[in-house]
Amino acid sequence: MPGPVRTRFAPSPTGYMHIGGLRTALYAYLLAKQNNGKFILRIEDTDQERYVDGAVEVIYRTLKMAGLNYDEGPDIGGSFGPYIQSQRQSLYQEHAAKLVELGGAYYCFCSAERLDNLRKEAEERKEIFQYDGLCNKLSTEEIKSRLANGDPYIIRQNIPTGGQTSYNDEVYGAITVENSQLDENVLLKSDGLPTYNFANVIDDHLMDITHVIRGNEYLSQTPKYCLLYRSFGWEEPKYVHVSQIIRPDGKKLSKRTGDASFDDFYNKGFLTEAIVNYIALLGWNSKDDRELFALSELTEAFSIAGLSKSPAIFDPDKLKWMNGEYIRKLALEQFNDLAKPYYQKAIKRTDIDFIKLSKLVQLRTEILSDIPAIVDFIDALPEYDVSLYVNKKMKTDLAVSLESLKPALAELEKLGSWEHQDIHDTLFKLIEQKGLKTGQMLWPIRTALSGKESSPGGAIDLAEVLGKEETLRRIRLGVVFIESKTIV
RNA sequence: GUCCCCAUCGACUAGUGGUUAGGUCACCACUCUUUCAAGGUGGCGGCACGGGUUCGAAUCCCGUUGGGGACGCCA
Repeated sequence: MPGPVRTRFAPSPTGYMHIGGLRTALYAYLLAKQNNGKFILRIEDTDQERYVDGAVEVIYRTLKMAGLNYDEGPDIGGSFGPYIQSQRQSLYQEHAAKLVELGGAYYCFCSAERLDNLRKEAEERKEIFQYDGLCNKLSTEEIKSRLANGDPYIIRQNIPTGGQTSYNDEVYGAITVENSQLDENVLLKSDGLPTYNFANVIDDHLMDITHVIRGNEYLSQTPKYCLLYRSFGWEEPKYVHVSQIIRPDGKKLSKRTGDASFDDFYNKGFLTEAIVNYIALLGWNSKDDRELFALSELTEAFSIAGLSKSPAIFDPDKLKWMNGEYIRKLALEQFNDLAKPYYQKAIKRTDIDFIKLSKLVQLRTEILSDIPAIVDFIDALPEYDVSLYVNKKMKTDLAVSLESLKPALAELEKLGSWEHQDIHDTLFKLIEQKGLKTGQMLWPIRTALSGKESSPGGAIDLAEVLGKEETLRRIRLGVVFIESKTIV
């Protein structure tokens, strides 16, 4: 009878949340939650040279934002702690010593210089460096005396010389590697801290992790970890290796290109829910053509069987589309709150009703950062070419435009109420009186009000948002503008 | 270089021996319409290649090619 499902997300604190890492966390969370299991956060900070200030907080914050609430972790505790590897040093040391006893590892006193030389020689011979096993031949007495002497040492994994090692991956199936291909990696460093190669095994076992979910860059490393479990006589977890996410140019998503971290996307105006939904689909599908999933729906629908083996290219276009879907689903007030900071970047006027504006903008926004460009005409009428008034489809030319703008101006000036309905009725009455096509009246007005080829609403919408005074001013400007171009 | 893995429209993918190879994004057209969007309808577009196995292969096997990954006292 297997115990409850326990999965873990084990990032190293690098200072940002890689989008691929977030997806791994997502899958780990989903697998745990759909089985009523536990999702655990563990910080892998065994490389003290890589320490980055505040990096752990980025991890906490991002997981929180994404809704991937963990059941155990450094900041919330749990009965398998500590959850920060640098605080588990003694555990690794005990287990390393134990592993040496069991024959799965050995002390190594080789200097960094000797290793460097070996590496160089191998390079010259165009071979790949593998440790030559020198210290594995040391006698027990010599090891004892050098240890007693205080010689610096590391602990290396002892790999069987012949044979092969296999395991079964839940996604990729049987993986088999010749033991001769496996390097005898350092398990415990000279600073007393473990390498990933050791710590992941110890911690996953000690924390009762049932499913190891990680990127498939570990696929060919895992046999080494299996050997470790077997040396200890421990039961191995299930392995779920997930394909990588790569860039449109086929390269790895890099931290430096500014398109790899969660914050990069968040700051560009993508919604957290959309990001989570989108990355879930990179390498996983529900097999039923559904694509829009809230986190809770993902939890229900997720399955290891839906995971794909081949790498997935991150497609910003599809993320944009999906983000648009999420934006349109927002309640008006919600959208307005999110849009406000962006409005304020482009609009200095204080008499604009943002809610009215949001009604127009929400439908036309794919990512929040589009907003300033959509509303840029509100503060100041942009310069535009008079030819904008000539529109074949709207059946307008300069003369028609003038003949529409002038009476519209006169009627609108008389208008007491500036409600959408009243503006509409006034203009449509005029259209009827003059026997015009709707567009012949409305296109020139829209043009005069926005100065743009496209605007986040039609003539009446814009008039309403701009207010009576500004609307009349811009129409007058339009009239003068057209006249100046037509009068010879 | 050695080893591991992968291979369906431009992208994400469904497909597990018999399908007109399906869906989504993007793209194009049409439609709706006071612009643009959004919505609706339709279209373009794919099984990398070569051998097998089989009555029959996108599906199974082998090879080729292409791609990704691993080979640190990084994770």
